[in-house]
Parts: sequence; structure tokens; C-alpha cells
Amino acid sequence: MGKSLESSKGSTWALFLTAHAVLIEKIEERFGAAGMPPFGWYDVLWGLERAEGQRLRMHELAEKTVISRSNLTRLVDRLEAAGLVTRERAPEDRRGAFAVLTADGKSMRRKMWPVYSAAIKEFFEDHISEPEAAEFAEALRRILQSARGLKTG
Amino acid sequence: MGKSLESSKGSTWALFLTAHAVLIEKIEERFGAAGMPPFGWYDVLWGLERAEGQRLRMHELAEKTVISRSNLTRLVDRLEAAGLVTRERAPEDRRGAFAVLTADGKSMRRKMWPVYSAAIKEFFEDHISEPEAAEFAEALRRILQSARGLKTG
DNA sequence: TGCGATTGATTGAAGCTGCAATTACACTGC
DNA sequence: GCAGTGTAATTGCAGCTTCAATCAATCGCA
Repeated sequence: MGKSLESSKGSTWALFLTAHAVLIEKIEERFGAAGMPPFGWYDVLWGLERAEGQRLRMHELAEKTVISRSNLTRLVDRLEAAGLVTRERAPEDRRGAFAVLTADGKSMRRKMWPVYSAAIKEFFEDHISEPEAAEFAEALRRILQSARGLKTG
Repeated sequence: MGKSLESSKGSTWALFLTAHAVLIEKIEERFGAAGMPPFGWYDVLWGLERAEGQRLRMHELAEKTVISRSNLTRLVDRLEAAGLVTRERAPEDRRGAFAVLTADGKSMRRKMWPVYSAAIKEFFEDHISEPEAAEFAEALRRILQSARGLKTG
């Protein structure tokens, strides 16, 4: 990263970045090869599916998926055009909008999951032991907690 | 990620993705606040600075930085326009081009490093112990090695 | 009650990215 | 020595992302 290599931490960060880039590339490749939408769609669909009533306010969904608001607006436009999501005006705050998962959205998420999970397993989970994964998760949780306020993803 | 939570590995992957997104966001924020170019510029400048003769063929640079070729072409256009990099035709293969770091490019990289390293330290390194980092790095190396052929970043 | 500040979401415009096609050159076998 | 195939880099284009500005509604408070 910089000039000094005081510790292994610097190279850990570099590896973290590179690994992320390469893995995302691989996963997108798999989705593409299966004729499926890109990774970001999965993320949004899954975020909604986990939520109470399969719906979230735009800003909640944006935070959960770590996508900027304006970007999410248009991503939801695309999902809506594909029939995977609908929008509903919030009754309690009429500025607000909910993104709501449709049946088609749910079924798309289900179709994507095997492709996705196979890639995660093959490229990530198969190369890390169970205790390593747990320790790793703990560290990432601390990192996240410090960078924002909680929210484990 | 999916429905089942067989192990902690699934949530590790989710945390990995979220942490990456949040940290990149934070780092870009710092660069922006300091009136500096985005993170991708640093990556390219540093890649060149480490290289023999501060120069790399476009495809080598693309692989090192995990940026697609066509994307790199235009990123180098921008860097060139900013005077941080120049292009040189390769004498031994006249299809090829080198991206070469300029003195201004080197000095820009140097100016960016304190901002960058402070952010890495604050958001990443301060939350992970030395042995954890080493173990983490080892796992990431294995992951990378499986996804491509070697290349540690 | 009513004005100013704030928040939720969207949009216009500009910049960035990726895919597929293109250009230019190099290698291989004949 | 040249036709066919492969590789390096770039480009056209369409789609995606971001920033700043906007619009609408709510909140704070005198």
C-alpha cells in the first residue's frame, strides 16, 4: 500500500481489496452466464425478502444494501420495470415510499440463490476454516461497528 | 445470505461485502474532503510506482489493479490529462502501450498516502489484532490463489 | 398558526463502466 | 511471404452511478 511495511496489516488491507474485486467479478460472471440479473439485484431482493412484510422504506433499503439513495431510486425503477418490486406510498409520512417485493421478485431471488451460493462456496467458503470464518466475522463486525453504528448486514 | 444459516460462513461473506462497501465509502469521503482524486487513481499510481521503471503495459496494470482493460484505457486517459501519467508506445511490440508515472504523478501519490493510510488505520487496522491480520491475510491469499492464479496484490 | 429548517425521495446532467466491435500488429504453419 | 488466428489496446454505445438541485411533506418553535 504505502512505502512502509511495519506489519502484516498493510498487506491484509491490500488483499482484502483485491480479493473483493476478484470475487465480485467471478460472481457477476456466474450470474451473467446463467442469464441472470447482476449481483445488486439479488442484494435488494434479499434485503426486501428478509424485511417485515417484504417491504422497506427507500432509505432503509439503501442503508441495508449500502447503495446510495439516488442510485437506489433508479435500481428500484429497473426492478419495478421488471415486475420484481412495486412501490407504495407511505401512509404515515406522505413523502416516503416503500419498495415492496412481488411474487415474481421472490421467485427470482430463489432462482438466483443456487448460482450465488455455489459461487460463494467455491470461491470463498471452501478456502476458509470454520473457526477462521468465525474470527474473521468477529473482526469485520468490529470494523463495521466503528465505521457506522452497528448494522451487521 | 440465503435462507439456511448452516454455519458462520454465510454471515462472514455478508459481513465481508458490507464492510468493503462501507470502508470504500469512508475512504472516498476522506479523499473527497481533502480535495483529492478518487481511490482508483491512487491504486493506479501506486501500481506504477512499485513497478520496474515506474511503467507497466496496460494489460499488466489492468490485472494488478483489477480494473477491466477498457475501463483502464479511460482511467489512464484521465490521469494523462491530469499530467500524472504518460503513455509510451512499446518498442518491442508496436501494438502495446506503457503507462508511465510522471513526477507529478509520483508527488500526487505521495500527497494522497497520508490521507489514505490514516483512513485504513482508523477504519480497518485499529480493529484487528496482529495475529488476526496475519491469519486473515493467509486466508485471503488462499482465496485469491484459487480464484485466479497467484497474484497477491 | 405560520415560517424556516429538515428530511424523504426523485431527477437532470455529467461522468464512469462494461460489452462488443474495431484497429493494429504479431505469430504460426505452410 | 502470406493467409489465418490470436493478442494489445482503444472506441462506440448503452447502461449505470453520482452530485447537486429540486419537490414535497414534516418538524420545531416562537
